[in-house]
Amino acid sequence: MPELPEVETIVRGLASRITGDEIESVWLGQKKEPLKSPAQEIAVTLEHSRIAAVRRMGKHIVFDLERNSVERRGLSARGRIGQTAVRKKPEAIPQAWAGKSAPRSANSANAQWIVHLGMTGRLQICPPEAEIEKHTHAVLKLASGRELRFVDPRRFGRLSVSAAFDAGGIEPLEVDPHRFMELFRARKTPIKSALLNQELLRGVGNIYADESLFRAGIRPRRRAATITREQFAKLHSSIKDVLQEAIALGGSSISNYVDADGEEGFFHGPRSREWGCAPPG
DNA sequence: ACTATTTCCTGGATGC
DNA sequence: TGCATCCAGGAAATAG
Repeated sequence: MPELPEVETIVRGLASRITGDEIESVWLGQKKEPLKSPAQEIAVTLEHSRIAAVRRMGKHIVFDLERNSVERRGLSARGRIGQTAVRKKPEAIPQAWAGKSAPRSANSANAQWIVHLGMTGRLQICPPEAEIEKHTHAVLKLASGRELRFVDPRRFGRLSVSAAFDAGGIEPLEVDPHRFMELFRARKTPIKSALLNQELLRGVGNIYADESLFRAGIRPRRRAATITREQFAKLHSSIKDVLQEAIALGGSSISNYVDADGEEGFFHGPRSREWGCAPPG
């Protein structure tokens, strides 16, 4: 459900709040589905890194990390990652997984933390005393004293680390009309399926595919290869319009959001209601 | 190289 | 009210 505009909105909020902050320690839950890289690798890569930037690539959130100048100095504390009960407040996880077996990516200068929210994933920035929500899979303690948490009941979201992440596909807001058409003109699959294919265009999901096809007057099941040049042009601009309008809405509905507990809660964009989140006051 | 189908998940909705 | 079943839906895995 978070598609390009929602992710863009979330990324902007994150960037303004945590850019420059440092990750002091990491706690990861024991559920394995959300972890696309080994837990140890994620933890080692994130710990003691500075968040240099937060960007969006398609539906992925990319945290550009800078390794702290103080390189790991052979910590040894036994890792508790994956052993702490999710319901309990994950305190004191510092120094987990240190040391020798640190994978290469952990030492590389330009590591990235990649987050995909799936359908129900959320990133929250909250004070440490805020209650840990059910289905919390990761908690990053930041030098500023706040925590960045990843919550995802359905576990379709994914966390990973990378040295040079490639999201595949082309950004819908950057592609020119000609290239756009070339992406689809030879496809036999229904145009909607093609739009959902992240290897082609990245960031468009079910809702915005439907909406832009509707605006362009193209039936979703129409074979992509049968669509005319003119219709492709129309579809291209519909997609851009729809995404940009949604980003504008998402931005305005989320920017000053503070939830009832006074914590900086991070929720989704324009459709927060559908996802059971309180609408912004 | 493509395309179509299945699978993963939980909570909310629906049905009896 | 309670319990079973269905459904959502992105993308990886599997099959054709």
